Amino acid sequence: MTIKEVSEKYGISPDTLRYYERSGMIPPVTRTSSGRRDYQSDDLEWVEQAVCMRNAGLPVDALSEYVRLCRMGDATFPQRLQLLMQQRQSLLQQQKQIRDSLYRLDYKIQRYEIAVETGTLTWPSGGTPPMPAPEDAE
Amino acid sequence: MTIKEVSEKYGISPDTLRYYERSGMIPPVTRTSSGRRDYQSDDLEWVEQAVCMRNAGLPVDALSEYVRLCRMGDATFPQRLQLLMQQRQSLLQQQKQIRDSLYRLDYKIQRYEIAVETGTLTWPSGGTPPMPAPEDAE
DNA sequence: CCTTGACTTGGAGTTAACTCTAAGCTGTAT
DNA sequence: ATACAGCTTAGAGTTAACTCCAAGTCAAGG
Repeated sequence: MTIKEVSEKYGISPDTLRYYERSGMIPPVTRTSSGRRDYQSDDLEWVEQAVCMRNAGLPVDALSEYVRLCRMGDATFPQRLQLLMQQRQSLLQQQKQIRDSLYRLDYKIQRYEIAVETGTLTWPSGGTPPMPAPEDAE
Repeated sequence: MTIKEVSEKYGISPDTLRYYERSGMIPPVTRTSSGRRDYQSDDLEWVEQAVCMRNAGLPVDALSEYVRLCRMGDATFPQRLQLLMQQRQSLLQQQKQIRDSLYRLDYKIQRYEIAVETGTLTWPSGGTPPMPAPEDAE
């Protein structure tokens, strides 16, 4: 599969694909005899993982570090596990912060839907979204 | 409340607070007679909102645009509503992408927990996380 | 009164993650 | 054989969001 095809399949530019490889976020891609990238199914799996993780906001250097550890062999299982668990933690936190913002946003949207109809906001301009209910600590 | 106190309360630097104001993400803050920032409770509400939304990853320029619309008066209710709904959409999408990544990550973590104990990964090094189950389309 | 430390501004510097450019090679179609 | 589209690299440029710096102002303590 050419770089163009892969870029279309995953919705990222060829430049970005080359950048991902250069930065070590995916291991060196299979090449044709003339040096062009020819993505095999295992290359595609790395790409897919990279795109998925980057979409969620994981940093490039964390993903590169993971790939580096993978290429160092089985002795790095514990480090890889630790890295994955750290990234998991940061996603969980990000998930919580998005929930908080959605709560506020939904509250405002609800008030604006009324405001657009009636012509007046039902409370001060800055808005005092009621505290998002502590839910569970941390 | 001084800028230092506010920065500690919300866990962002004084520089960042000034930057938020300069970029229009929060309206001009109340000042003392000598020109120093003296945050009142309504200033704090704007700060709180800004911090919450930025933590969730909403772009600075979207938040600045919202503030700009607020300062233009009641005629901008529809635009504000539209802006809020757009940002809501992007948070929902982000939420989904995080879910997808967490799914993959949890799968890998589970395999690595075994790998660390047994000394071998139960499947190829790149890993083939089973597709995250389409769940619901869109 | 004088020092000290926190504040002010405008503007420059940094970092992450792309994104683009230039110069050169390659494979297919005429 | 030659044109041309699409690939290659190294390296420069861009953007968002801070983060730092320099030069100056101000308020409280000795």
